[in-house]
Amino acid sequence: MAKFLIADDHPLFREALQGALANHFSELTLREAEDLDSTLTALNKDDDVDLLLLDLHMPGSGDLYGLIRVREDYPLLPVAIISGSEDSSIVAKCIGFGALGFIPKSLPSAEIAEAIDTILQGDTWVPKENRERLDVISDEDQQLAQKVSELTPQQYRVLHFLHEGLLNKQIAYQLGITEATVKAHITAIFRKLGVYSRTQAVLVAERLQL
Amino acid sequence: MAKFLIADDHPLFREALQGALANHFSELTLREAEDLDSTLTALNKDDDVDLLLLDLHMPGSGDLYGLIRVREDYPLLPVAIISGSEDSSIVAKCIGFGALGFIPKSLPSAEIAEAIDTILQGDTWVPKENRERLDVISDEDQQLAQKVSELTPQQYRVLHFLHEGLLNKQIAYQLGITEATVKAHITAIFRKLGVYSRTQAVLVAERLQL
DNA sequence: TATCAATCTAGACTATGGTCTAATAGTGTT
DNA sequence: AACACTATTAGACCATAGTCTAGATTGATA
Repeated sequence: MAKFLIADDHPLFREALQGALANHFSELTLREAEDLDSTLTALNKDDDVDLLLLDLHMPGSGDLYGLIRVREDYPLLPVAIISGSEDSSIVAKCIGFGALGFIPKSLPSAEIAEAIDTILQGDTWVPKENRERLDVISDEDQQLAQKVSELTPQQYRVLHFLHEGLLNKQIAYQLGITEATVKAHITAIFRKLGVYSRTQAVLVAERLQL
Repeated sequence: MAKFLIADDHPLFREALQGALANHFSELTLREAEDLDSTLTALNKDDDVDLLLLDLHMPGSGDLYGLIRVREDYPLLPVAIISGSEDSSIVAKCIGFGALGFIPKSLPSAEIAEAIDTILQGDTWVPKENRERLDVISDEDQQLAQKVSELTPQQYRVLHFLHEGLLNKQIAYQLGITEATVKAHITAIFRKLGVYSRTQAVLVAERLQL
């Protein structure tokens, strides 16, 4: 009796995935989440989820932040990344940051089931094309990811806009908060990342391809 | 009767290369330069140089800046990059920015001569290991490189320190100029790169791996 | 419910960043 | 030699970034 959590902002895709899984797994319980917040809430309520199927790109969270955050809070939970793209450097980053699998959305449902079987057994699974170039993540990147995982969601959003090159004023407008608050968040980000200027914070974000 | 220009900050290496070339090319004229400035000066005086052997890393110029700068001023001159490293992304960047060849310093002299023969015929030459992964440079990167080529050497140095995350005050100290001057350079850099903040300038530099 | 801890919020203040103007020095041109 | 052109320099001035302090809100816990 397996219990999965599907986290994807697209309802239609959640349905499709649900259908594909139902054909291959009998006795299956499914939970759903549509953004990072509801994913974390769901994981908090259900402590016996066997697998998280996590969309890389969800509203309100940068691409890798969701994974980093979940791994920080639930290090033992198997995570399979679901993604539209299959860029090999992204695949490597996901595995490096602790995902057990990387499943492109384009995969036929039979192969998806096969991949999930592999992951449930505790092995990693990535598309054939990416199997040869799983570059190792450096210790430094691991440490940076650890630091990024300590950011609150709002702080992460601010970092994201910093990385876009926006001014504090523009970030404030985007998030609907005052410039003073943005500055406070930025100071907190500096502390957590161990840097002392906006430029260096951006370089950290750039390095992790956040 | 060929005429080469060797640009490398290490006198011993210039000698060694000179020796290796003398054995394989009869009727050879050699010029030497030890930094980017003297390279440009030498090219300006001698307008009939057949090949520039350019060390990637020379004092007072970032790694790719020398190549970008020379290509801007002398687009028809064949350039062979000489380098200690042979990281494939660097090799690809050099070829993408118009170098005809990439010659690791570790290469035996017979192969160096062979590589130079290839380049003099107008073909590209890179080490065997790098031949398969010559990623294409995007149009955007080309345009950025074009913009970077418009920076003066001093402006480039300032950009380099910006990219390290230094404060204006620290950059001023490093370069032995006042903070006011650093700011003036930074404003000029923004204009040339088409950006409007230090963060965005850093992202451009990051993107070109300068 | 009371309480503690963490996050989010923001105002006041200081430091740093960035623009404008302009003088100086070097380079190539006529 | 006089000329225009550009890089480099820097001071005065204003805008943006960043720190410190502190109140408000939320969530977990006893």
